[in-house]
Amino acid sequence: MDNDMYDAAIDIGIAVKEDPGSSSKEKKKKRRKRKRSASEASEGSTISKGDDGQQLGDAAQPISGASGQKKKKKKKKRHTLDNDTSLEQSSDVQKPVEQKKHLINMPPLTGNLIKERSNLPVYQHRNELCTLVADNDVVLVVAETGSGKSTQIPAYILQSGILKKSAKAAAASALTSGNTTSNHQKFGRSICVTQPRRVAAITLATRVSSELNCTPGTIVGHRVRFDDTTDLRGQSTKIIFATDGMLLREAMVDPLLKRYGVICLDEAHERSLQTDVLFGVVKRAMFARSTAVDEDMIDADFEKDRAITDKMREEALRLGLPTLKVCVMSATLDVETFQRFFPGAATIKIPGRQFHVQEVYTEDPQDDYLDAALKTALQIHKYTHDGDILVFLPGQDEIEDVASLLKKHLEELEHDDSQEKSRDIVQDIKGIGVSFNSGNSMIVNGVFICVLYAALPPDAQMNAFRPRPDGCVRKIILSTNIAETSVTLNGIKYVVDCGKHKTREYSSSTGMESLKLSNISKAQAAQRMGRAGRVSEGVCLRLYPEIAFDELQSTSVPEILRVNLSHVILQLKAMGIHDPRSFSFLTPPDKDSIVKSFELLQALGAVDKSLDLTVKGREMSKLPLDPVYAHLLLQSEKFECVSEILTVVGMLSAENIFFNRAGRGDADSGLATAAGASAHKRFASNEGDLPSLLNVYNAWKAEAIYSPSGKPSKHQRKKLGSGKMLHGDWCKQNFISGRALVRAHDVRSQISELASRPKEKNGLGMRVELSCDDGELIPFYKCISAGLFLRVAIRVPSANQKQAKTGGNSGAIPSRGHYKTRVGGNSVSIHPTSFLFGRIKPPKAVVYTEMLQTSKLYIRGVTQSKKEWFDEEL
DNA sequence: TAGGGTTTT
Repeated sequence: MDNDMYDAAIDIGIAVKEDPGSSSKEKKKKRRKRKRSASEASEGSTISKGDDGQQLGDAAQPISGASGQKKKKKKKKRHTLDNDTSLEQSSDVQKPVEQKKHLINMPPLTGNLIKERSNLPVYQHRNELCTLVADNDVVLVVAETGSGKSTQIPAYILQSGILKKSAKAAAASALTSGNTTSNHQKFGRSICVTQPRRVAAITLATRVSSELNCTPGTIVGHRVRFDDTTDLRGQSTKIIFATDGMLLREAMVDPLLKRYGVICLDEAHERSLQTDVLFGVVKRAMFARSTAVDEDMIDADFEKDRAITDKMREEALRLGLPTLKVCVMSATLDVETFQRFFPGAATIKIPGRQFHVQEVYTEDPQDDYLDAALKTALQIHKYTHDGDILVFLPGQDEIEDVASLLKKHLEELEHDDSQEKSRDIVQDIKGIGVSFNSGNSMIVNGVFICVLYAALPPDAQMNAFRPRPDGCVRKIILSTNIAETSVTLNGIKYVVDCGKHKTREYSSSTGMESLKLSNISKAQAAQRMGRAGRVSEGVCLRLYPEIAFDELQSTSVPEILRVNLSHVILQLKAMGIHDPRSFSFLTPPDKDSIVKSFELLQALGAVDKSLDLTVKGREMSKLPLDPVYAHLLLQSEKFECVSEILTVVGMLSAENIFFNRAGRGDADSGLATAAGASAHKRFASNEGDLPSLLNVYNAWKAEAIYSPSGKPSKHQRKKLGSGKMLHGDWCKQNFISGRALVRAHDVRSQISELASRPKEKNGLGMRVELSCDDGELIPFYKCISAGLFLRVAIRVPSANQKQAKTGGNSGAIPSRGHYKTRVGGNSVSIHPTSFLFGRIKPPKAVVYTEMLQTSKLYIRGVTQSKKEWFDEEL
């Protein structure tokens, strides 16, 4: 996001504020003040910075290329001037001068893999890094992929003794202020490193455990949903790798984050929703635990919640909590945003270790980027001998199209004499031909074509990670942006980047979500390019001209600006943030978006008219569910169908339960598609999708043998003969995603536990065994309708249908399933993946779980309803 | 007649 946009966002934030005492002028003044202290502090910290401390501006170079850099500088000019002025003024501002400590000298590495670890770029900077952490409350670490930041920095901090020192200091100051409780053994002794993805948290914890030569779960552990290895064996874990959602949950119970002395917010540049919220939450904890009250440091945004923050501060003082240090780790240079948010933060830049990747652009814009991608991949294949190719495409459709075209063209290469090189390759491995076809991957004339997207069954996904089969000369992977961050592919030498992606967007004015094809950002382009330089030098072929690259946004739109915030708002309210509109967001969301969220929460009864959290809202906030589903669950007791609703919300939180659910697909997977659709028929409920999901889960429970360990017990094995099947086999036979089902099961168990736990123990005290399953399920339908009363749609007969009724026949197939939503009055259609899609007699009224704009406005998760079931609720 | 990618005490 560029500066203008940022400022615009700030201004929106200001416009929201109602407090007449804090006019926007005053705010601006405060902001200036903050800026001043920021530049002042960063000036100070350069003393302890190494050579590259000054080179922050240059680090964009490998990413954006020469011309991109020029433009960037121009854009930044205004900001730079700002800084210069404030530098001049800085002398008259009194800021508590922190005594400069001497450079920390880190002891030699201990543990395993010492040679590898000392070769990492971050190793050279460990002394100054730890010194910066010791001297500053906030340190921004800008480090590219391959620098070792995520694995090494937490260990350095632990080894440096910074935690011990600040804990002791806090204990001492607590003693001098008459506080006799000494908690320096208890609080602030762990480091938390947050990750946007659970796989990353788990693998990092495992990696660092082995590097430090300790059993996972002792010194180093991970904490992700359903999997917590911290504090095993009674040891207090020192380095905790957690998903940011997990730390956020922890903050709901413990806003001071007492356990931690340092919190590292990793992958900050990704700007995930949870990381962004954590920024504000961590900042609040940091402020409450800071020893010196620097009024300049108090963000104006805290004013409204001052009372609560003051309470937190008292508590921190009473407990003798050490200061909380924050380390923001980011791969891109959007440091200004972070620095504006954390005034006075010190910055350090650590180079990554990547092989050089050559950037190639097209001369002209490509109208048909699919055709361009296809041709480019074929050209690389024709003119080079080795190196795998990764092609970024926006979606599954595009991937499948390109895959089948690629196959066709590679087959034709065999007969094309003009393409000498290709022919040679083809002849060498002719024997393999197209005989191999596993899942959606195939080998065509020695080329292993793999497709990769999230909705793909895990087995089929694995092909992209497997080494090339014998005799294959090359692997071509066609992927969505799943390969951008979520997974790592080895051996990629060529990246083909179409420059597009699909993003989920949320319109606060309509409350509708949509999936849009749009241009990627420069940061994403850099990330894609980086995939080519992991093991050797590579080439990145961008299917757009350089001038188009220059015009791309520098960073992607943060998720917080793109999604429905009702869940986040509920969480913030539960954390005691009175007015989330004045919460300190890294990038404040649109005010309409917050207002819309409040409207929903109010309709659900989670907040009252004065927007205060109700008892029900408090209960809803305890559930790791979307507020609508939390509401659905809470009122299921009334209908005596808690058990069924637990299953449904579990199933709804797992995406892609069904494989090959109806529809298109190319000739190769056509067979599987039909099989999948017919396999799903047995689960189909006449009443719609939610009862069908219930059927799947119940059938699985009745017919499959599942063991979390992967190995069924003796007792379970005995049942194998008597109609029971192993989990994996059952899923395969029924075209159900085993992974998704297990996830649904886990979510169900977790929520069931939470719901059944007594209220005194922070639970909901619900009777979770209440079931209405007598074959009819009427209370269950009533409950769904009442729970989803905001998502009701009424059928509108189409012109064709009207005609059919009056006896006319146009010959056209009558289009069925057109509805109008009761709230908003949108014209919607039933999504093709719904079990109610294409029904001859569609129900007059339905409730739905999701409304999505793609080629049309669709509703999904559709269930039959009746007027009398939802009527009274609105 | 169609699904970018994450994730929650």
